[in-house]
Amino acid sequence: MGRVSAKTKQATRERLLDAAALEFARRGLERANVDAISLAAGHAKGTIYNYFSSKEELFLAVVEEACGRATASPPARPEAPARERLRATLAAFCVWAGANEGFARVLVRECLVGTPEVQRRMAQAEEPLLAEIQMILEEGLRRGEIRDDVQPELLALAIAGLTDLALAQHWASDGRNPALDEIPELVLRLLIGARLPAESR
Amino acid sequence: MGRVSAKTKQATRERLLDAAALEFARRGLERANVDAISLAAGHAKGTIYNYFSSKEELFLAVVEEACGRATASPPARPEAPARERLRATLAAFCVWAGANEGFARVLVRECLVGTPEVQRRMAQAEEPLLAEIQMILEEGLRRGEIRDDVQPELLALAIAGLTDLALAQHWASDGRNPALDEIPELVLRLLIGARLPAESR
Amino acid sequence: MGRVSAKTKQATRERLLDAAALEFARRGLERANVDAISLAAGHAKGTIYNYFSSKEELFLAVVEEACGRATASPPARPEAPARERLRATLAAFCVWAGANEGFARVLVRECLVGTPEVQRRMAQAEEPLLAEIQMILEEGLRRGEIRDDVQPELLALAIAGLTDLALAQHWASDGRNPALDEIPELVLRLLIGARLPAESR
Amino acid sequence: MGRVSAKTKQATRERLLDAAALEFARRGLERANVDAISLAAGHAKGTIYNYFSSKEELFLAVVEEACGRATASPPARPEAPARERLRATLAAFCVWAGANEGFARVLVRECLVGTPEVQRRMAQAEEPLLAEIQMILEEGLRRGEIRDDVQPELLALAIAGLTDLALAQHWASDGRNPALDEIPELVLRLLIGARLPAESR
DNA sequence: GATGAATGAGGATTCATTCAT
DNA sequence: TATGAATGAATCCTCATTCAT
Repeated sequence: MGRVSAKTKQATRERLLDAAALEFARRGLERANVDAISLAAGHAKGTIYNYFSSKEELFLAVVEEACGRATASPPARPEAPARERLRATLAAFCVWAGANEGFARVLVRECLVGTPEVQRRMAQAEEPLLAEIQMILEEGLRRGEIRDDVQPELLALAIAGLTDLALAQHWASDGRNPALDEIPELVLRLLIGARLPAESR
Repeated sequence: MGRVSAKTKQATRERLLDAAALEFARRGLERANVDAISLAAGHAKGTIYNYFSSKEELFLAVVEEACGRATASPPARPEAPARERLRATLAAFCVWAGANEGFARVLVRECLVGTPEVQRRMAQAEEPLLAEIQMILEEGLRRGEIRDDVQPELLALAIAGLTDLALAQHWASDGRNPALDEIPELVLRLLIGARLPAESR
Repeated sequence: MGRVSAKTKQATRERLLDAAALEFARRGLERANVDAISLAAGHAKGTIYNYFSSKEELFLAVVEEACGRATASPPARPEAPARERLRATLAAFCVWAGANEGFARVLVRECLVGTPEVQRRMAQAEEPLLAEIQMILEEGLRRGEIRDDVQPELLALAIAGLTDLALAQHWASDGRNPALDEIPELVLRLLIGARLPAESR
Repeated sequence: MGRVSAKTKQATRERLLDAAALEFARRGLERANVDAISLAAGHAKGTIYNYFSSKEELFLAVVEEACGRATASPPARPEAPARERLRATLAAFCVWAGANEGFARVLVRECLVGTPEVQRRMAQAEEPLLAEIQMILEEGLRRGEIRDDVQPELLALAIAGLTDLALAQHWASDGRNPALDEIPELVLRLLIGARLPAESR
């Protein structure tokens, strides 16, 4: 099996990440079983360790991958009003979270109670999402579209946090209250204010 | 030890619950160590099993206890401005959380990421706090002191939720960022707006 | 099984040490199987870890115990000539080594290729034997019974080392050349010189 | 890679043996890592198995090679005093050991603690050295330069053995204690006695 | 009731070896 | 021939739980 193309290796890595995401989502970081992940990915027990140096490292790789995918498709329209761009970003995140419920919940849990090391790495992984929100806020602030009584950094944190909470409510209420696609508007109304008439279209 | 008074048993039970709350708060259900809990409570490992049938039962008992203790004593001054009353209510909650870190952390964490069953119990526990916030909001709304673009029920949820998040950040940052007594103002500025000049004193 | 007398615990510890010595002697530090040791001692797999924090620690405990036993019976007669006392000490060591062949060889191996940490601890464990030899040499030196062209510390090392080598030869030659009880005299003749006429009796 | 000249194969084999000798010397048979050996030799893990059927076979091949390389070139001056000739012989051996650390350490270690089978082979390997020492001793004895209270054969064994031990100490102490070039004098002082004034120059 | 020694299932990790490329 | 990804047996260690004292 030596001398395999980079493509093949990449494929293996992705199969492992997919299987890991599922297992972590279903059972959490602690309860997840490394062997089960390998097996679910169609590989032998030890293969994981050719790609990740430990279970924790694998978990973090999954988190990074997940966050990367969540932010991956920049919802374009850089010239659109800040509020609209925020909505698109949050909507993309919610769509991803909806498709990866279990995993998203594990992510939040480890942010709150993971090992300090894991927490730090987790924060790094969520950084891109946070950074994007903050960037949009800062541009909006410059154009006078966004409230200026709170620092963009803090506001970004609040937006991300409230979104997480809304998602938790969504899942706790069996997806009914709030619905997934109501969340972005909900969060923005609470923290940014109502949509301006001019913005609607 | 033969006959032990009900009082003594109750005291032992409480010492165990306190120690367990702290351990669960710091390390989560999975990572928590039964032995460490006993030791912290000043008892031997086996004693736990005289009071709780398993680690998970102990966890649920801690949750239960946290719920019971969380009920805030309403901080009076019904005629004060709504924003000020909200601040007092949140401050009281934060003070309690600071003094009962173990229980508070378990409570907050489980609200955010608990299993559905536990989450429902948590929601009940926070209900009194939520109800009080909502009542203040409704009165403020009637007097025109509070924003009217969001339903009081929703706003109350957001306030409680952001407070929980802020507490989580507080603990995760070793109590520095944010400090406990900054939290109420932080949350209110984000969701209610700046303190009005007239309010300050 | 709680509340067991210190005696019972001591007995368990000794059963574990005995089983461990045998396993280490037979298979070496690396190949030795912790579970097998517990089982051989009549205990369950995990019991070892109630007494020793790791396999390596267990090994070192065995080494210490072995060295302790080898030096344990101080061959008395503090007023006897130094050479005679040395002979008694070496004889005691050889008797022990003869009864623990495999283990003695493992001990030497780990001294040579063990982890640095193990090597250091091993040296500490052998220290008592070395110290005793050195002490006898220093007393003999004061009385003018021992050569003074080499430092006692160095001479002690050489005596212990040559004894080890002689044991190795003994084992390699199926116990014939040299015989176990010839070794002390052999080593002393080489490094201290012939028995004085006055000493013989 | 298709056809490879016998010369190239031989070179690869030797690189592997060199790397293996060092790794086995440093960490012992059990702890030695096949992957590390390949890498140190500049090859991939699998290559080892094109030359040796298993880790143990590789170890035996290293032992074999060490035996072959250990033959000392007799350092002349047959008319010099016996003690000086011994010193030259030991010095030559130590120089070789310093320049072939890997092989020398394996050789010395296996002489001291190898399995009986391996030990016998090792003994053969050191035979030339031993023979030379014994010959010098016998000549010196005839000339009255060497102690006559011990048989030359036994004395030769002790000299070689103590040299091996000193080398082991040398390597274990990172080459400081004793230094390589102090060893011959050290061994001779212990077993032959001090250098005579007439000898020094 | 309290204790803490004993238990043993469970799981992460290592690494010599194989073999498709 | 050389490679190195894949394999999976082997094993150390943890820790919730039991129960004799």
